[in-house]
Amino acid sequence: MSRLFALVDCNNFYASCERLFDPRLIGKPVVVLSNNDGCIIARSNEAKALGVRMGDPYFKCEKFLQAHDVAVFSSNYALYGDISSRVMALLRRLEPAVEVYSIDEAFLHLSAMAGGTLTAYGGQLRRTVLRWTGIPVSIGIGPTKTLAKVAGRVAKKNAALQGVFDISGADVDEILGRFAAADVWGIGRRLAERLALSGITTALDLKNCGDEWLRRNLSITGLRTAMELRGISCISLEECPVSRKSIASSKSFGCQVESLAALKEALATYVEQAAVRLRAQHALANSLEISISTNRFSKTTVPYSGRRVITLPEPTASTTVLINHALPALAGLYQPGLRYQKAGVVLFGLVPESHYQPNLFAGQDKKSGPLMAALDRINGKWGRCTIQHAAAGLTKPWRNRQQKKSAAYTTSWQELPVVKA
DNA sequence: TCTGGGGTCCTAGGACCC
DNA sequence: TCTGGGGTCCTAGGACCC
Repeated sequence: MSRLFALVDCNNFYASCERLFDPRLIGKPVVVLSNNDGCIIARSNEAKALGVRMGDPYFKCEKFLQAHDVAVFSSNYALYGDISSRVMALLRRLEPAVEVYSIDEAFLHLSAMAGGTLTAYGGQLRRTVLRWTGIPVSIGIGPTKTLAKVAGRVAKKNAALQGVFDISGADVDEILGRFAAADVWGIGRRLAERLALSGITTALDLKNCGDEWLRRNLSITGLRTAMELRGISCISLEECPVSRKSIASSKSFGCQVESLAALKEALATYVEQAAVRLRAQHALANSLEISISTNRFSKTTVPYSGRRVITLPEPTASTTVLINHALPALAGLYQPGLRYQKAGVVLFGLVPESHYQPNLFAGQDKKSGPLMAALDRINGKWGRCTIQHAAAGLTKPWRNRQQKKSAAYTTSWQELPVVKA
């Protein structure tokens, strides 16, 4: 009995989450915007049917959306993250081997059953997730992760399949022959262009490419993708979440920023946010990279982006230490007279707290551990900005826009939905 | 006026070492 | 004329994912 992969993919996840707490939106077009209300990053089926495209800048289609009575939301990650963990917890209850692949996708192992019953099982899984969490999902089943992804897409595109498709019980070549190479998992825009130049346009073409050619032109990852299309599993199920190798925090500003002082406040704020996640992972950072940039789309201003890597004298998880290294370096990147649009920080060279080897020559920082722990506890209990470093500023006029955000229905006592008042 | 954010992996090339 | 060879580590850049 061979093992199969199933991909469980939440349909239009963010839009579905918004609908959960506002049933008036059922049957209506819904879109969700990226941070800073910049681009469209999720669309309900009705919005897709109107021709609203993924990634379109909001300001360019705002009028169109209004004219078609589309419900528009800022992204509400507290809500989506919480609904995601409910879906994933349910899957773990139903199946022993689950890999949470992203906020809205999970891979499972299924054992092959005699013809047909696997599809029936998928249907049952789908109905259970819908009934327990309110989230509609599609399920693709195949002998490799890449084929399960193909199957999932087929399931989503063909209403007749009712959300489940098992490619292992189908004519694989016939399906791959009608599946664009550009839509294969692992083939992005650049590789798709490169493939097209060689006449490779379908997943079947890709599957049938010579190994040597694939290795040379698409690197080892491209060869692996082709092998997976042939039904040879190269990418296994990762059940244990691996700890992060880097932690980033970067955001566009809600308005143009010109002064070094404002940039410093923003950067200090992002360092704080990254450091909280660093400590949650019980890790220390050896290095950080800071960056600032102007609006890359602007035709009227000079494009500028600067980044600088800072190696710390010893690994740390202290917000104070990180800010103290980040801010002086920022002055070196800052060029007066420009209108900045974005700043960010990446913490990397992460090591587990428990593996820390103190540097003989660096001053040991004994107080910051308990101080940061207290800070995280207080902010965890009373809200993210209850206590913060003064360097992060108070008014934060550069903070990004989120004008259409729904309530944190499931994660904040103040924002619980009222059923009957 | 207004165009997201947070990750991973692979490769090529240079530095360095013996 | 003619200037080793092989290994490792690091980094920047490019590609991908959701």
